[in-house]
Amino acid sequence: MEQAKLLSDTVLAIFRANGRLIAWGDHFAAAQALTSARWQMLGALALAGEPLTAPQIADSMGVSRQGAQKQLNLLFADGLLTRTPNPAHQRSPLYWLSAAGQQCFNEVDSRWRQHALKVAASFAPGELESVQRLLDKLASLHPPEDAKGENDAR
Amino acid sequence: MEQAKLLSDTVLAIFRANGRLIAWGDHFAAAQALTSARWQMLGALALAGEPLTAPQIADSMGVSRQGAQKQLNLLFADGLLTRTPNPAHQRSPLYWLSAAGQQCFNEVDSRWRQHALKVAASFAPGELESVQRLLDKLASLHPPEDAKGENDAR
DNA sequence: GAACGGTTGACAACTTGTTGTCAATAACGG
DNA sequence: CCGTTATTGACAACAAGTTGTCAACCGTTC
Repeated sequence: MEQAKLLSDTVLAIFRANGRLIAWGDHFAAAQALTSARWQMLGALALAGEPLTAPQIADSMGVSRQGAQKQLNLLFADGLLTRTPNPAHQRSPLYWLSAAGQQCFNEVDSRWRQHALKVAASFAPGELESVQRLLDKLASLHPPEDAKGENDAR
Repeated sequence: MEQAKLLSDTVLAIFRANGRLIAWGDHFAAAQALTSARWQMLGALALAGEPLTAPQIADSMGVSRQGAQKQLNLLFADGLLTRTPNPAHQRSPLYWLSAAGQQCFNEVDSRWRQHALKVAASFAPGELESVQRLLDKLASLHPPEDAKGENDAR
């Protein structure tokens, strides 16, 4: 039974860390009038390096299509994204960072990298990699388990 | 800059694992008509081993007082919790598991322990502990940073 | 014992995410 | 070219959490 408690505690540690990081991210990104969610969304586009459609962004972030769309609409309304007609699909425009979005993201990302350097220095070299591996393995052992009948697969 | 990316990826791995575990937990707990949130709430009470007030439960779970209260009211309405008058505070009743709540939690917890044993066996002995330590350290390096002016400290 | 500040529950508004449904548009097979 | 199926955006409903505000209660202090 010791093993079970060990795993429970680990899961709770993940929940705790998740909550803390989101709360901290909200505060950190507030300087650029962003939230954690918007920061992540801009980051997904920046990382892709090219304009994407809403479903593509949703896939790359691992959230539902509708969830991504909601944020995209808000970010577009706030002028942080541009919508380009998609030659390959009339109803599905391509989203890309606007000038304001670029600047916004650059500022927060630059500050983040400074902070990350300091924080990462608190850990031994291979430590972060091995944690990533374990987390991904743990996640893979707990799949969404929709099996088959799903709509709108995620 | 490699270090910064390493940390970013770790944070994203935490977000991913968190999402996966919640989704999986919702499905797993559905057999007892629970959700992840309700399961955790019942677990917090069971772990405490004694009736608690709403703010105490909130503290122990690391969520806001109002957030815990919302779930407590729902769980009470569903008959999974009992409210006992609190001799020490007239307005703040003590919550405890009802018979139904006990049974509900026992069933899901028993199934969870079986599953956890199998999953924990996939990891080396010290691995889970070291991940917990890193996660908690990472969380502690990213405090809510309210500093002073906060209402309703969390 | 009246006045003060801190605690608590209730309520409302908001954020971020989910699922489900619908209609319009692609995409494809005959 | 037409019918069928899959994508896609919009919308609604919901879950879970946050913050803020208010009024009632508690404890302490003068």
